[in-house]
Amino acid sequence: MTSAVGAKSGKPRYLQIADDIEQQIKTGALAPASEVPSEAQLMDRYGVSSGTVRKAIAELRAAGLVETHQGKGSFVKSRPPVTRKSSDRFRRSHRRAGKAAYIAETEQAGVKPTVRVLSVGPVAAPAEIADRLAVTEGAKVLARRRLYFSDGTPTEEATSYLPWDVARDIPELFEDNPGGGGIYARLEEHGHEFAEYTETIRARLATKQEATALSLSPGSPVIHLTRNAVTDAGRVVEVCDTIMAADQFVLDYRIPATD
Amino acid sequence: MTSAVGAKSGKPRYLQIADDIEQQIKTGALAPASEVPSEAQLMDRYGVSSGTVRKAIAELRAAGLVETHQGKGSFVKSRPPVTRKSSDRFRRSHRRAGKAAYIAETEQAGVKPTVRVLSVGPVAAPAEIADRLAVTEGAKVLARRRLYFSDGTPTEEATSYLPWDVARDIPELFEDNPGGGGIYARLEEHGHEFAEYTETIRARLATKQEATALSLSPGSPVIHLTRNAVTDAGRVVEVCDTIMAADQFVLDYRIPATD
DNA sequence: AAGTGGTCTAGACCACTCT
DNA sequence: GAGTGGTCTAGACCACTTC
Repeated sequence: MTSAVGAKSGKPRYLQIADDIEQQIKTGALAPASEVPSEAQLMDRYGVSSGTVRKAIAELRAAGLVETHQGKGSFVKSRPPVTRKSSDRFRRSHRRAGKAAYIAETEQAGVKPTVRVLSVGPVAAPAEIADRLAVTEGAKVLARRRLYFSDGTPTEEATSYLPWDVARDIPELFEDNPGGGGIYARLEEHGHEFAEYTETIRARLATKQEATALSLSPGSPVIHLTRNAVTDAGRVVEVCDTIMAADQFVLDYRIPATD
Repeated sequence: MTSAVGAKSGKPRYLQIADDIEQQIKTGALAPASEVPSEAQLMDRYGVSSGTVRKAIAELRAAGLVETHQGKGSFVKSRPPVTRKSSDRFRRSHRRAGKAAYIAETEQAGVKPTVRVLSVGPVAAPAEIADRLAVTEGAKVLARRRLYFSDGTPTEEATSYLPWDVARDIPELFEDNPGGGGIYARLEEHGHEFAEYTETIRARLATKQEATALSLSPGSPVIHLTRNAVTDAGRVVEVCDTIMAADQFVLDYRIPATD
Protein backbone atom coordinates (compact mmCIF):
# COMPACT_ATOMS: atom_id res chain seq x y z
CA MET A 1 0.00 0.00 0.00
CA THR A 2 1.09 3.48 -0.73
CA SER A 3 -0.11 5.62 2.14
CA ALA A 4 -2.69 6.36 4.77
CA VAL A 5 -4.49 8.85 2.57
CA GLY A 6 -7.85 7.59 1.44
CA ALA A 7 -7.81 6.73 -2.22
CA LYS A 8 -11.25 7.99 -3.05
CA SER A 9 -12.97 11.14 -1.85
CA GLY A 10 -13.55 13.52 -4.74
CA LYS A 11 -10.88 15.82 -3.34
CA PRO A 12 -7.85 16.45 -5.53
CA ARG A 13 -4.96 14.20 -4.63
CA TYR A 14 -2.61 17.11 -3.91
CA LEU A 15 -5.02 18.51 -1.34
CA GLN A 16 -5.39 15.14 0.34
CA ILE A 17 -1.62 14.97 0.63
CA ALA A 18 -1.39 18.52 1.91
CA ASP A 19 -4.07 17.78 4.51
CA ASP A 20 -2.28 14.62 5.55
CA ILE A 21 0.99 16.44 6.10
CA GLU A 22 -0.83 19.26 7.86
CA GLN A 23 -2.25 16.74 10.31
CA GLN A 24 1.21 15.35 10.94
CA ILE A 25 2.40 18.85 11.72
CA LYS A 26 -0.52 19.61 14.00
CA THR A 27 -0.24 16.38 15.92
CA GLY A 28 3.47 16.92 16.31
CA ALA A 29 4.48 13.90 14.27
CA LEU A 30 6.43 16.45 12.28
CA ALA A 31 8.02 18.67 14.88
CA PRO A 32 8.69 22.38 14.34
CA ALA A 33 11.93 23.11 12.50
CA SER A 34 12.13 19.49 11.39
CA GLU A 35 12.50 18.66 7.77
CA VAL A 36 9.53 17.58 5.69
CA PRO A 37 10.31 14.43 3.68
CA SER A 38 11.86 15.25 0.32
CA GLU A 39 9.83 15.34 -2.85
CA ALA A 40 11.29 12.04 -3.96
CA GLN A 41 10.29 10.41 -0.69
CA LEU A 42 6.79 11.83 -0.86
CA MET A 43 6.34 10.69 -4.47
CA ASP A 44 7.24 7.25 -3.29
CA ARG A 45 5.14 7.38 -0.16
CA TYR A 46 1.95 8.58 -1.80
CA GLY A 47 2.54 6.99 -5.18
CA VAL A 48 2.14 10.20 -7.17
CA SER A 49 4.33 12.13 -9.54
CA SER A 50 6.52 15.08 -8.76
CA GLY A 51 4.06 17.70 -9.94
CA THR A 52 1.42 16.50 -7.52
CA VAL A 53 3.80 16.49 -4.58
CA ARG A 54 4.97 19.97 -5.47
CA LYS A 55 1.41 21.29 -5.55
CA ALA A 56 0.80 19.76 -2.12
CA ILE A 57 3.87 21.47 -0.70
CA ALA A 58 2.93 24.75 -2.36
CA GLU A 59 -0.37 24.48 -0.51
CA LEU A 60 1.42 24.10 2.82
CA ARG A 61 3.64 27.05 2.01
CA ALA A 62 0.60 29.17 1.22
CA ALA A 63 -0.90 28.19 4.56
CA GLY A 64 2.31 29.34 6.23
CA LEU A 65 3.03 25.93 7.69
CA VAL A 66 6.34 25.20 6.01
CA GLU A 67 9.09 27.09 4.29
CA THR A 68 11.16 25.77 1.44
CA HIS A 69 14.78 26.40 0.55
CA GLN A 70 16.15 25.32 -2.76
CA GLY A 71 18.70 22.58 -2.51
CA LYS A 72 17.93 21.98 1.16
CA GLY A 73 14.34 20.96 1.54
CA SER A 74 11.11 22.07 3.22
CA PHE A 75 10.95 22.68 6.93
CA VAL A 76 8.12 22.96 9.38
CA LYS A 77 7.87 26.54 10.53
CA SER A 78 8.30 27.02 14.21
CA ARG A 79 5.27 29.00 15.27
CA PRO A 80 6.99 32.06 16.62
CA PRO A 81 5.27 33.53 19.65
CA VAL A 82 3.37 36.35 18.07
CA THR A 83 3.86 39.72 19.57
CA ARG A 84 0.69 41.63 20.10
CA LYS A 85 0.27 45.32 19.89
CA SER A 86 -2.57 46.22 22.10
CA SER A 87 -4.18 49.55 22.66
CA ASP A 88 -2.27 49.49 25.89
CA ARG A 89 1.06 50.17 24.27
CA PHE A 90 0.78 53.94 24.23
CA ARG A 91 -0.01 54.45 27.89
CA ARG A 92 1.76 57.38 29.47
CA SER A 93 2.62 55.21 32.44
CA HIS A 94 4.81 53.09 30.18
CA ARG A 95 6.57 56.18 28.94
CA ARG A 96 7.08 57.47 32.45
CA ALA A 97 8.60 54.13 33.33
CA GLY A 98 11.04 54.83 30.52
CA LYS A 99 9.58 52.29 28.16
CA ALA A 100 8.94 53.07 24.53
CA ALA A 101 5.90 51.42 23.00
CA TYR A 102 7.73 48.55 21.34
CA ILE A 103 9.42 47.61 24.60
CA ALA A 104 6.16 47.66 26.51
CA GLU A 105 4.66 45.23 24.08
CA THR A 106 7.51 42.85 23.35
CA GLU A 107 8.34 42.41 26.98
CA GLN A 108 4.82 41.11 27.56
CA ALA A 109 5.41 38.53 24.85
CA GLY A 110 8.67 37.39 26.37
CA VAL A 111 10.63 38.34 23.28
CA LYS A 112 13.93 40.17 23.31
CA PRO A 113 13.57 43.37 21.29
CA THR A 114 16.34 45.10 19.38
CA VAL A 115 16.30 48.23 17.28
CA ARG A 116 18.59 49.38 14.54
CA VAL A 117 18.29 52.98 13.48
CA LEU A 118 18.61 53.15 9.71
CA SER A 119 18.54 56.90 9.29
CA VAL A 120 17.57 60.09 11.08
CA GLY A 121 17.38 63.41 9.32
CA PRO A 122 15.45 65.90 7.25
CA VAL A 123 13.66 64.77 4.10
CA ALA A 124 11.16 66.33 1.71
CA ALA A 125 7.70 65.15 2.73
CA PRO A 126 6.15 62.70 0.25
CA ALA A 127 2.59 63.54 -0.79
CA GLU A 128 0.78 61.13 1.50
CA ILE A 129 2.86 62.05 4.54
CA ALA A 130 2.50 65.77 3.87
CA ASP A 131 -1.23 65.31 3.66
CA ARG A 132 -1.42 63.54 7.00
CA LEU A 133 0.85 66.07 8.71
CA ALA A 134 -1.04 68.97 7.14
CA VAL A 135 2.10 70.47 5.61
CA THR A 136 2.75 71.19 1.96
CA GLU A 137 4.16 68.46 -0.21
CA GLY A 138 7.94 68.54 -0.30
CA ALA A 139 8.18 70.55 2.92
CA LYS A 140 11.10 69.72 5.19
CA VAL A 141 10.18 67.12 7.81
CA LEU A 142 12.21 64.98 10.16
CA ALA A 143 12.27 61.31 9.22
CA ARG A 144 13.38 58.55 11.56
CA ARG A 145 13.71 55.12 9.92
CA ARG A 146 14.38 52.09 12.05
CA LEU A 147 14.27 48.33 11.91
CA TYR A 148 12.99 46.22 14.80
CA PHE A 149 14.09 42.73 15.68
CA SER A 150 12.43 40.10 17.87
CA ASP A 151 14.95 37.68 19.27
CA GLY A 152 17.30 38.64 16.49
CA THR A 153 15.02 38.22 13.48
CA PRO A 154 13.83 41.36 11.71
CA THR A 155 10.07 41.76 12.03
CA GLU A 156 9.17 45.36 11.47
CA GLU A 157 10.39 48.44 9.65
CA ALA A 158 9.03 51.78 10.77
CA THR A 159 9.47 55.36 9.64
CA SER A 160 8.30 58.31 11.71
CA TYR A 161 7.81 61.76 10.24
CA LEU A 162 7.56 64.97 12.26
CA PRO A 163 6.90 68.51 11.08
CA TRP A 164 10.12 70.50 11.09
CA ASP A 165 8.85 73.23 13.38
CA VAL A 166 7.99 70.62 15.99
CA ALA A 167 11.18 68.60 15.66
CA ARG A 168 13.73 71.38 15.51
CA ASP A 169 13.23 72.36 19.15
CA ILE A 170 13.81 68.85 20.47
CA PRO A 171 17.45 67.86 20.05
CA GLU A 172 16.89 64.30 21.31
CA LEU A 173 14.79 63.56 18.22
CA PHE A 174 17.91 63.83 16.12
CA GLU A 175 19.73 61.22 18.16
CA ASP A 176 19.67 57.54 17.32
CA ASN A 177 18.40 56.91 20.83
CA PRO A 178 15.81 59.53 21.78
CA GLY A 179 15.93 58.55 25.46
CA GLY A 180 13.60 56.75 27.86
CA GLY A 181 9.99 56.49 26.80
CA GLY A 182 10.86 57.11 23.15
CA ILE A 183 9.99 60.07 21.00
CA TYR A 184 6.48 60.32 22.36
CA ALA A 185 7.89 61.01 25.82
CA ARG A 186 10.06 63.81 24.38
CA LEU A 187 7.13 65.31 22.51
CA GLU A 188 4.97 65.39 25.63
CA GLU A 189 7.80 66.99 27.59
CA HIS A 190 7.79 69.78 25.05
CA GLY A 191 4.12 70.60 25.44
CA HIS A 192 2.61 68.27 22.87
CA GLU A 193 0.09 66.36 24.97
CA PHE A 194 -1.52 63.55 23.03
CA ALA A 195 -5.26 63.22 22.76
CA GLU A 196 -5.48 60.18 20.54
CA TYR A 197 -3.79 58.04 17.95
CA THR A 198 -5.46 56.86 14.78
CA GLU A 199 -4.25 53.77 13.04
CA THR A 200 -5.13 52.40 9.64
CA ILE A 201 -4.29 48.88 8.64
CA ARG A 202 -3.79 47.31 5.26
CA ALA A 203 -2.53 43.85 4.40
CA ARG A 204 -0.89 42.89 1.14
CA LEU A 205 1.99 40.92 -0.27
CA ALA A 206 5.51 42.16 0.39
CA THR A 207 7.25 44.07 -2.34
CA LYS A 208 10.69 42.88 -3.28
CA GLN A 209 12.35 45.60 -1.18
CA GLU A 210 10.24 44.87 1.86
CA ALA A 211 10.91 41.17 1.52
CA THR A 212 14.62 41.91 1.46
CA ALA A 213 14.54 44.31 4.38
CA LEU A 214 12.63 41.87 6.58
CA SER A 215 14.29 38.79 5.05
CA LEU A 216 10.99 37.26 4.03
CA SER A 217 10.38 34.96 1.13
CA PRO A 218 8.71 36.67 -1.82
CA GLY A 219 4.97 36.32 -1.66
CA SER A 220 4.87 36.66 2.10
CA PRO A 221 2.10 38.84 3.44
CA VAL A 222 2.85 42.03 5.33
CA ILE A 223 0.75 44.34 7.44
CA HIS A 224 1.04 47.99 6.56
CA LEU A 225 0.13 50.10 9.55
CA THR A 226 0.04 53.87 9.54
CA ARG A 227 -0.47 55.92 12.66
CA ASN A 228 -1.21 59.57 13.26
CA ALA A 229 -0.46 60.96 16.72
CA VAL A 230 -2.88 63.78 17.49
CA THR A 231 -2.37 66.33 20.26
CA ASP A 232 -4.91 68.00 22.50
CA ALA A 233 -4.58 70.98 20.21
CA GLY A 234 -5.83 68.77 17.40
CA ARG A 235 -2.56 68.76 15.54
CA VAL A 236 -0.87 65.73 14.04
CA VAL A 237 2.70 66.04 15.31
CA GLU A 238 3.90 62.65 14.19
CA VAL A 239 2.93 60.07 11.62
CA CYS A 240 4.43 56.62 11.53
CA ASP A 241 4.54 54.19 8.64
CA THR A 242 5.18 50.59 9.59
CA ILE A 243 5.66 47.43 7.56
CA MET A 244 5.36 44.26 9.63
CA ALA A 245 5.91 40.62 8.79
CA ALA A 246 2.31 39.43 8.99
CA ASP A 247 3.04 36.13 10.70
CA GLN A 248 4.79 37.87 13.58
CA PHE A 249 1.99 40.07 14.76
CA VAL A 250 -1.50 40.03 16.07
CA LEU A 251 -3.07 43.46 16.43
CA ASP A 252 -5.50 44.16 19.21
CA TYR A 253 -7.97 47.01 19.50
CA ARG A 254 -10.70 48.04 21.85
CA ILE A 255 -13.67 49.92 20.54
CA PRO A 256 -15.83 51.55 23.18
CA ALA A 257 -19.54 51.36 22.45
CA THR A 258 -20.91 54.77 21.43
CA ASP A 259 -24.27 56.28 20.68
CA MET B 1 8.50 34.17 -34.15
CA THR B 2 6.61 33.22 -31.06
CA SER B 3 6.12 36.36 -29.02
CA ALA B 4 7.35 39.71 -27.88
CA VAL B 5 8.84 38.29 -24.71
CA GLY B 6 12.62 38.33 -24.75
CA ALA B 7 13.96 34.83 -25.18
CA LYS B 8 16.86 35.17 -22.80
CA SER B 9 16.99 36.89 -19.44
CA GLY B 10 17.60 34.41 -16.62
CA LYS B 11 14.04 34.90 -15.47
CA PRO B 12 11.75 31.88 -15.52
CA ARG B 13 9.64 31.75 -18.64
CA TYR B 14 6.37 31.73 -16.69
CA LEU B 15 7.30 34.96 -14.93
CA GLN B 16 8.22 36.60 -18.22
CA ILE B 17 4.83 35.66 -19.56
CA ALA B 18 3.06 36.87 -16.43
CA ASP B 19 4.94 40.17 -16.64
CA ASP B 20 4.06 40.52 -20.29
CA ILE B 21 0.37 40.04 -19.62
CA GLU B 22 0.56 42.34 -16.60
CA GLN B 23 1.91 45.07 -18.86
CA GLN B 24 -0.95 44.53 -21.28
CA ILE B 25 -3.37 44.95 -18.41
CA LYS B 26 -1.67 48.07 -17.07
CA THR B 27 -1.44 49.73 -20.47
CA GLY B 28 -5.07 48.93 -21.10
CA ALA B 29 -4.41 46.61 -24.01
CA LEU B 30 -6.39 44.15 -21.92
CA ALA B 31 -9.30 46.14 -20.57
CA PRO B 32 -10.92 45.44 -17.19
CA ALA B 33 -13.50 42.65 -17.28
CA SER B 34 -12.19 41.51 -20.66
CA GLU B 35 -11.16 37.96 -21.16
CA VAL B 36 -7.53 36.91 -21.04
CA PRO B 37 -6.61 34.70 -24.03
CA SER B 38 -7.26 31.03 -23.33
CA GLU B 39 -4.53 28.69 -22.22
CA ALA B 40 -4.43 27.09 -25.66
CA GLN B 41 -3.98 30.48 -27.30
CA LEU B 42 -1.26 31.47 -24.87
CA MET B 43 0.59 28.19 -25.38
CA ASP B 44 0.54 28.93 -29.05
CA ARG B 45 1.44 32.56 -28.68
CA TYR B 46 4.40 32.08 -26.37
CA GLY B 47 5.42 28.65 -27.64
CA VAL B 48 5.32 26.95 -24.24
CA SER B 49 3.44 24.04 -22.77
CA SER B 50 0.26 24.14 -20.75
CA GLY B 51 1.98 23.89 -17.37
CA THR B 52 4.01 26.99 -18.01
CA VAL B 53 1.01 29.01 -19.11
CA ARG B 54 -0.91 27.87 -16.07
CA LYS B 55 1.88 28.97 -13.74
CA ALA B 56 1.93 32.37 -15.42
CA ILE B 57 -1.81 32.78 -14.90
CA ALA B 58 -1.53 31.57 -11.30
CA GLU B 59 0.97 34.38 -10.81
CA LEU B 60 -1.50 36.96 -12.09
CA ARG B 61 -4.21 35.55 -9.86
CA ALA B 62 -1.91 35.81 -6.84
CA ALA B 63 -1.24 39.43 -7.73
CA GLY B 64 -4.98 40.00 -7.77
CA LEU B 65 -5.00 41.07 -11.40
CA VAL B 66 -7.25 38.40 -12.88
CA GLU B 67 -9.81 35.89 -11.73
CA THR B 68 -10.38 32.52 -13.27
CA HIS B 69 -13.56 30.52 -13.68
CA GLN B 70 -13.48 26.94 -14.74
CA GLY B 71 -14.94 26.30 -18.12
CA LYS B 72 -15.14 30.01 -18.91
CA GLY B 73 -11.71 31.54 -18.80
CA SER B 74 -9.68 34.17 -16.98
CA PHE B 75 -10.84 37.75 -16.76
CA VAL B 76 -9.11 40.99 -15.90
CA LYS B 77 -10.33 42.25 -12.52
CA SER B 78 -11.69 45.73 -12.27
CA ARG B 79 -10.09 47.35 -9.23
CA PRO B 80 -12.98 48.01 -6.92
CA PRO B 81 -12.67 50.88 -4.47
CA VAL B 82 -11.74 49.65 -1.03
CA THR B 83 -14.32 49.74 1.67
CA ARG B 84 -13.20 50.95 5.04
CA LYS B 85 -14.34 49.76 8.40
CA SER B 86 -13.98 52.52 10.88
CA SER B 87 -14.57 52.50 14.59
CA ASP B 88 -17.69 54.40 13.73
CA ARG B 89 -19.45 51.37 12.36
CA PHE B 90 -20.87 50.14 15.66
CA ARG B 91 -22.59 53.34 16.71
CA ARG B 92 -25.99 52.84 18.25
CA SER B 93 -27.31 55.67 16.12
CA HIS B 94 -26.65 53.58 13.04
CA ARG B 95 -28.55 50.70 14.55
CA ARG B 96 -31.44 52.94 15.53
CA ALA B 97 -31.53 54.14 11.95
CA GLY B 98 -31.98 50.49 11.04
CA LYS B 99 -28.52 50.08 9.60
CA ALA B 100 -26.37 47.09 10.39
CA ALA B 101 -22.65 47.73 10.65
CA TYR B 102 -21.80 46.56 7.16
CA ILE B 103 -24.38 48.84 5.62
CA ALA B 104 -23.16 51.84 7.57
CA GLU B 105 -19.68 51.33 6.24
CA THR B 106 -20.27 50.31 2.66
CA GLU B 107 -22.69 53.10 2.05
CA GLN B 108 -19.95 55.57 2.95
CA ALA B 109 -17.75 53.97 0.33
CA GLY B 110 -20.39 54.17 -2.35
CA VAL B 111 -20.46 50.42 -2.82
CA LYS B 112 -23.60 48.32 -3.13
CA PRO B 113 -23.60 45.72 -0.36
CA THR B 114 -25.25 42.31 -0.57
CA VAL B 115 -25.42 39.51 1.97
CA ARG B 116 -26.00 35.84 1.50
CA VAL B 117 -26.76 33.85 4.61
CA LEU B 118 -24.94 30.54 4.36
CA SER B 119 -26.30 28.90 7.48
CA VAL B 120 -28.01 29.69 10.76
CA GLY B 121 -28.35 27.16 13.51
CA PRO B 122 -26.91 25.44 16.53
CA VAL B 123 -23.38 24.04 16.42
CA ALA B 124 -20.98 22.62 18.97
CA ALA B 125 -18.60 25.40 19.98
CA PRO B 126 -15.06 24.89 18.69
CA ALA B 127 -12.34 25.31 21.31
CA GLU B 128 -11.31 28.83 20.46
CA ILE B 129 -14.87 30.11 20.22
CA ALA B 130 -15.86 28.41 23.46
CA ASP B 131 -12.93 30.06 25.17
CA ARG B 132 -13.90 33.50 23.98
CA LEU B 133 -17.57 33.03 24.89
CA ALA B 134 -16.64 31.56 28.27
CA VAL B 135 -18.62 28.38 27.67
CA THR B 136 -17.34 24.84 27.70
CA GLU B 137 -15.92 23.37 24.54
CA GLY B 138 -18.56 21.60 22.49
CA ALA B 139 -21.42 23.45 24.19
CA LYS B 140 -24.38 24.33 22.00
CA VAL B 141 -24.07 27.81 20.51
CA LEU B 142 -25.87 29.60 17.72
CA ALA B 143 -23.77 30.09 14.61
CA ARG B 144 -24.66 32.50 11.84
CA ARG B 145 -22.48 32.21 8.74
CA ARG B 146 -22.80 34.72 5.99
CA LEU B 147 -21.03 35.94 2.91
CA TYR B 148 -20.83 39.63 2.01
CA PHE B 149 -20.56 41.07 -1.46
CA SER B 150 -19.49 44.51 -2.61
CA ASP B 151 -20.98 45.37 -5.96
CA GLY B 152 -21.53 41.70 -6.58
CA THR B 153 -18.05 40.37 -5.82
CA PRO B 154 -17.57 38.37 -2.63
CA THR B 155 -15.27 40.17 -0.22
CA GLU B 156 -15.89 38.89 3.25
CA GLU B 157 -17.08 35.77 5.03
CA ALA B 158 -18.21 36.14 8.61
CA THR B 159 -19.43 33.75 11.28
CA SER B 160 -21.08 34.95 14.48
CA TYR B 161 -21.41 32.74 17.53
CA LEU B 162 -23.78 33.39 20.43
CA PRO B 163 -24.21 31.46 23.67
CA TRP B 164 -27.35 29.37 23.50
CA ASP B 165 -28.94 30.87 26.61
CA VAL B 166 -28.63 34.31 25.05
CA ALA B 167 -29.81 33.34 21.59
CA ARG B 168 -32.74 31.12 22.45
CA ASP B 169 -34.85 34.02 23.76
CA ILE B 170 -34.47 36.06 20.59
CA PRO B 171 -36.34 34.45 17.71
CA GLU B 172 -35.09 36.99 15.14
CA LEU B 173 -31.56 35.62 15.55
CA PHE B 174 -32.70 32.41 13.91
CA GLU B 175 -33.98 34.20 10.84
CA ASP B 176 -31.86 34.83 7.78
CA ASN B 177 -32.66 38.50 8.15
CA PRO B 178 -32.51 39.51 11.81
CA GLY B 179 -34.22 42.85 11.13
CA GLY B 180 -33.15 46.50 11.04
CA GLY B 181 -29.88 47.29 12.81
CA GLY B 182 -28.74 43.70 12.62
CA ILE B 183 -28.23 41.25 15.47
CA TYR B 184 -26.62 43.85 17.72
CA ALA B 185 -29.83 45.83 17.67
CA ARG B 186 -31.80 42.71 18.69
CA LEU B 187 -29.35 41.95 21.48
CA GLU B 188 -29.63 45.45 22.89
CA GLU B 189 -33.41 45.25 22.74
CA HIS B 190 -33.19 42.19 24.93
CA GLY B 191 -31.22 43.85 27.67
CA HIS B 192 -27.69 43.20 26.46
CA GLU B 193 -26.26 46.70 26.41
CA PHE B 194 -22.82 46.80 24.86
CA ALA B 195 -19.90 48.34 26.68
CA GLU B 196 -17.17 47.68 24.16
CA TYR B 197 -15.97 45.55 21.30
CA THR B 198 -12.50 44.09 21.11
CA GLU B 199 -11.02 43.20 17.78
CA THR B 200 -7.90 41.25 16.97
CA ILE B 201 -6.38 41.30 13.53
CA ARG B 202 -4.16 38.82 11.79
CA ALA B 203 -3.05 38.77 8.19
CA ARG B 204 -1.99 35.67 6.32
CA LEU B 205 -2.39 33.91 3.03
CA ALA B 206 -5.73 32.43 2.10
CA THR B 207 -6.29 28.74 2.54
CA LYS B 208 -7.77 26.82 -0.34
CA GLN B 209 -11.24 26.89 1.20
CA GLU B 210 -11.12 30.60 1.90
CA ALA B 211 -9.83 31.23 -1.57
CA THR B 212 -12.73 29.29 -3.02
CA ALA B 213 -15.32 31.00 -0.84
CA LEU B 214 -14.07 34.47 -1.77
CA SER B 215 -13.05 33.45 -5.29
CA LEU B 216 -9.44 34.35 -4.64
CA SER B 217 -6.44 32.30 -5.55
CA PRO B 218 -4.48 30.52 -2.88
CA GLY B 219 -1.60 32.84 -2.23
CA SER B 220 -3.79 35.90 -1.94
CA PRO B 221 -3.57 37.61 1.41
CA VAL B 222 -6.56 37.76 3.71
CA ILE B 223 -7.27 39.65 6.89
CA HIS B 224 -8.58 37.52 9.71
CA LEU B 225 -10.53 39.66 12.12
CA THR B 226 -12.10 38.37 15.31
CA ARG B 227 -14.39 40.46 17.44
CA ASN B 228 -15.82 39.99 20.90
CA ALA B 229 -18.89 42.03 21.80
CA VAL B 230 -18.84 42.76 25.52
CA THR B 231 -21.88 43.93 27.49
CA ASP B 232 -22.07 46.32 30.41
CA ALA B 233 -22.32 43.24 32.59
CA GLY B 234 -18.90 42.23 31.32
CA ARG B 235 -20.17 39.24 29.41
CA VAL B 236 -19.18 38.34 25.85
CA VAL B 237 -22.52 37.70 24.19
CA GLU B 238 -21.26 37.42 20.64
CA VAL B 239 -18.01 36.63 18.92
CA CYS B 240 -17.51 37.11 15.22
CA ASP B 241 -14.90 35.53 13.01
CA THR B 242 -14.30 37.28 9.71
CA ILE B 243 -12.14 36.50 6.72
CA MET B 244 -11.68 39.43 4.37
CA ALA B 245 -10.01 39.72 1.01
CA ALA B 246 -7.07 41.89 2.01
CA ASP B 247 -7.11 44.08 -1.09
CA GLN B 248 -10.71 45.09 -0.45
CA PHE B 249 -10.34 46.59 2.99
CA VAL B 250 -8.60 49.25 4.98
CA LEU B 251 -9.21 49.07 8.71
CA ASP B 252 -9.37 52.20 10.79
CA TYR B 253 -9.04 52.53 14.56
CA ARG B 254 -8.89 55.33 17.08
CA ILE B 255 -6.90 54.87 20.23
CA PRO B 256 -7.59 57.45 22.93
CA ALA B 257 -4.47 58.52 24.83
CA THR B 258 -4.45 57.11 28.35
CA ASP B 259 -2.34 57.42 31.43
C1' DA C 1 -20.15 18.61 -29.21
C1' DA C 2 -16.70 21.99 -28.72
C1' DG C 3 -14.10 24.86 -25.79
C1' DT C 4 -12.59 26.06 -21.41
C1' DG C 5 -9.82 25.41 -17.14
C1' DG C 6 -8.28 21.59 -13.31
C1' DT C 7 -5.63 17.62 -12.26
C1' DC C 8 -2.00 14.45 -13.08
C1' DT C 9 1.84 11.78 -15.19
C1' DA C 10 6.68 10.43 -16.23
C1' DG C 11 9.93 11.99 -17.55
C1' DA C 12 13.89 15.97 -18.69
C1' DC C 13 17.31 19.47 -17.45
C1' DC C 14 18.93 23.17 -14.39
C1' DA C 15 20.41 25.60 -9.90
C1' DC C 16 21.55 25.25 -5.37
C1' DT C 17 23.52 22.99 -0.93
C1' DC C 18 26.24 19.90 1.45
C1' DT C 19 30.06 16.80 1.98
C1' DG D 1 28.98 14.06 -6.72
C1' DA D 2 24.77 13.10 -4.52
C1' DG D 3 20.68 15.07 -3.06
C1' DT D 4 17.64 18.72 -2.94
C1' DG D 5 14.09 21.83 -4.99
C1' DG D 6 12.76 24.81 -9.58
C1' DT D 7 11.36 24.80 -14.26
C1' DC D 8 9.37 22.75 -18.24
C1' DT D 9 7.41 19.42 -21.61
C1' DA D 10 3.80 16.79 -24.18
C1' DG D 11 0.77 14.51 -23.50
C1' DA D 12 -3.74 12.32 -20.77
C1' DC D 13 -8.30 12.50 -18.63
C1' DC D 14 -11.88 15.00 -16.08
C1' DA D 15 -15.35 18.82 -14.87
C1' DC D 16 -17.64 22.73 -16.17
C1' DT D 17 -19.76 26.14 -19.53
C1' DT D 18 -21.75 27.34 -23.82
C1' DC D 19 -24.05 26.49 -27.95
